[in-house]
Amino acid sequence: MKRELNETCYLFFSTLSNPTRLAILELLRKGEKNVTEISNTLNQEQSMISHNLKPLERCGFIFSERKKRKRYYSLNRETVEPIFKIFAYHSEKYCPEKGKCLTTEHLRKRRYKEATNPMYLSHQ
Amino acid sequence: MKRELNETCYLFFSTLSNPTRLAILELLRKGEKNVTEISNTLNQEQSMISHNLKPLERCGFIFSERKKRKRYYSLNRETVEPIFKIFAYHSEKYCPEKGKCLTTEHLRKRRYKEATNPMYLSHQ
DNA sequence: CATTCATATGAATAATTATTCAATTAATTA
DNA sequence: TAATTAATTGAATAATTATTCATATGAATG
Repeated sequence: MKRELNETCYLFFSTLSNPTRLAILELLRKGEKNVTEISNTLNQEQSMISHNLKPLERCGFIFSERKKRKRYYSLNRETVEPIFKIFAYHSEKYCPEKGKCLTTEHLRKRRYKEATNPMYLSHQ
Repeated sequence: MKRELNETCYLFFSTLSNPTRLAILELLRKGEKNVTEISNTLNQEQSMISHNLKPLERCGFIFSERKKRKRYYSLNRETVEPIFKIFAYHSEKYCPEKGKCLTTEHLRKRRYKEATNPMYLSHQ
């Protein structure tokens, strides 16, 4: 049981440690969107978006509902918002440079360079 | 600024999405430990532990203090505990099988098999 | 029921991240 | 200050994860 909870944590964090998925969550804060809309807004391949929606949904961070031909995804605000709140608090208090513990080489990381520009914590 | 917060979130989550680092956090809940103690307890190479302590400290999840020859690491309880609390809540409420959204193939993941057996959420 | 639109899936490849091993630094103490 | 203990670093390799492309599925509509 405890073991399971720990494995779940690992799954949660690995699901969230991806710029595309974080960008999806941020986008969904504005309201529900279908796959094509997400794909167009984030300017990423549709299949890539689908691949990334799956783990988000499996973890319960988003929900989905089919409407006619389209499938709409929406944010699980109840827990996702608090998750980002606590990280924002942590970041402000414990990361020296207001909101970043990042060193220069991290900011340069290739992996990040194409991710869109979400802003989880913009209104808090 | 918003961009920076987002990148910070990515750094936070990728730091937490690793079984060894999660195991270290769990171990440090019991109190501060030096590198050798962590290494022995988790039964992992000392250099691997060092490599993993670094990102945890850079993110402010742990602190360190040198005492004579040894360097002691301690948990940033103030924010780390609430982080796991919210995930525990989320997991109970939104992950069908009490504490796991995991499918069978995930439980089998190789990457997890050697990680020790921490239990973040055991007393909550 | 063939076509179109919308999304999902699988498998190959690309990219990232983890682990290991050897070497180095750093702080004590004999 | 040489030797010992403790921890870190770097670079090579191993392992994992992401992305892409082609194809498949599924639902609606002419």
